[in-house]
Amino acid sequence: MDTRSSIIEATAELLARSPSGDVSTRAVSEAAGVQQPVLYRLFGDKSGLLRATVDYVWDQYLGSKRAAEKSDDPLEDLRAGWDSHTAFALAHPNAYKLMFSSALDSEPEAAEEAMRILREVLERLAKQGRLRVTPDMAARMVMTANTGVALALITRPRLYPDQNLSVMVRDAIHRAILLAPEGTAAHAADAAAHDARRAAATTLLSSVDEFTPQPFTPAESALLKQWLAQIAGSGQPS
Amino acid sequence: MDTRSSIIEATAELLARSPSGDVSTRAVSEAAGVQQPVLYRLFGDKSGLLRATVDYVWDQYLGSKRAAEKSDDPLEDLRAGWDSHTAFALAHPNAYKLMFSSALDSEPEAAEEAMRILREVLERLAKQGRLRVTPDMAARMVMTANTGVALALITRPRLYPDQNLSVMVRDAIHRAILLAPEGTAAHAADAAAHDARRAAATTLLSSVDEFTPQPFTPAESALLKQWLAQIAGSGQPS
DNA sequence: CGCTTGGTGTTATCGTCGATGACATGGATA
DNA sequence: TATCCATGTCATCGACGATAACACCAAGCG
Repeated sequence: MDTRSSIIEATAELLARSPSGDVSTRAVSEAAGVQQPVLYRLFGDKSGLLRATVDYVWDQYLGSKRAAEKSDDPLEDLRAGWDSHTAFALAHPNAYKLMFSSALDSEPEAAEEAMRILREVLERLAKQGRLRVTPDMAARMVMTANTGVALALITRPRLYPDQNLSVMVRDAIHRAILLAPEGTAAHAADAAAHDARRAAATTLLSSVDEFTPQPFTPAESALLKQWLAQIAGSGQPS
Repeated sequence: MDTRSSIIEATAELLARSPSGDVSTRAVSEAAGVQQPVLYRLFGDKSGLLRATVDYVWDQYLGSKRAAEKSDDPLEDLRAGWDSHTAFALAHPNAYKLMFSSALDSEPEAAEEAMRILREVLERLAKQGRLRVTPDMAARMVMTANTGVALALITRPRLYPDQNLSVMVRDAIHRAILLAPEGTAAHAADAAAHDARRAAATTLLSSVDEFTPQPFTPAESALLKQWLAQIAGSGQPS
């Protein structure tokens, strides 16, 4: 086993198990069975070690995901890319934080690769004339929103318990950068109906308590609100 | 001058000038003219000191912005809130990173207050029947996207040079959570809300049976429909 | 073969950091 | 006046990132 590789693997292991999201060079060198100066000769400094580790973890995850090849519809790839990004963040929160929250002094290659993959999908969409903004602008909008959602899910899971959040923000951004698909009228009608239901439930939910005179008992109100919330919160495909 | 206040001000000063975004307790105690243990007695630990400092900086910024009072259009307030959030991040990047990137073990009050202000505006919109999702969901969507944009602008300014990015993402999210404005904005809010309420009840009433999968038992459906009919048929203004 | 050279790893140590125990001081209170 | 608590200081600890100095060893070359 390559010394460099075993150090990186030890770092990845410790990082994944670290509650604080940090790792000491001493712990790494001990786990890898070497002395500290080895790390500094191979990686320059701690930041370099972490950067190499993040790239390693990212490559591993991406490799296991690359089985899902490019579909013929770039929109599908765009959605899959977003979901994959979010899933990686949840699967490797500490590595993800290092990747985007940037305690590192220089950007990991993984962050640039994520951006590259995203831009490539967007350029395919642009070639089909389905983008309403430049691929660059679209890439920035998608990437910033995606990292925002992912970091929130990671660092404040209690505040963001909703499983649909990522998909909702995803579709919000996608609708903003994409031209509306011309066909699929039936599908659009379905979505519109579903949307109207949720909007109606939301509207009612916010005003049930203010009916005057109040036609419901408190218990009735509570039950009604619970049902309305269920309708308002029901997930919706694009 | 209060010792606690002068320590916080010294910390804020050092934090603003710190290239790394970090501050040592030694530097703080020296700048404030006290010894280290004072910090630990007043703030518990370094995290507590930073949290107090973030709250202080945020309050200062918010105070200078509170001159812009609530307008009569909550949508204007929603946009202003987003822009204000982004502007704060750019004006106080280190404080902002502490606020949302969370090296802190517990959340600063400032982060919760930002969320509170946002939710309040969204609830005003919901009462006017202009939200297509629950205020909670809307708040999460707006907050995550906004922090994502702000963190990207702060930590990767070279990758995100576009000045329009924040506004583009802002409007993308707002379009996704808001109903398209139907008529003129001159409609009286109360009447519109009342109309919207009855219309919402009618809309829901006609589709309760068509939910797939059906989330309610037949008995629940029956009761829900009875209540909705009551709301839909109510003629009294609120 | 014997000598050099460069890659690899070790030992010992530095300066900084967050944190804390033990002690001093000074004013309010009983 | 005696007591007590709030406030602050001095001295120090253990963990950390980082580095200088040295040890080993196989490859290349006269």
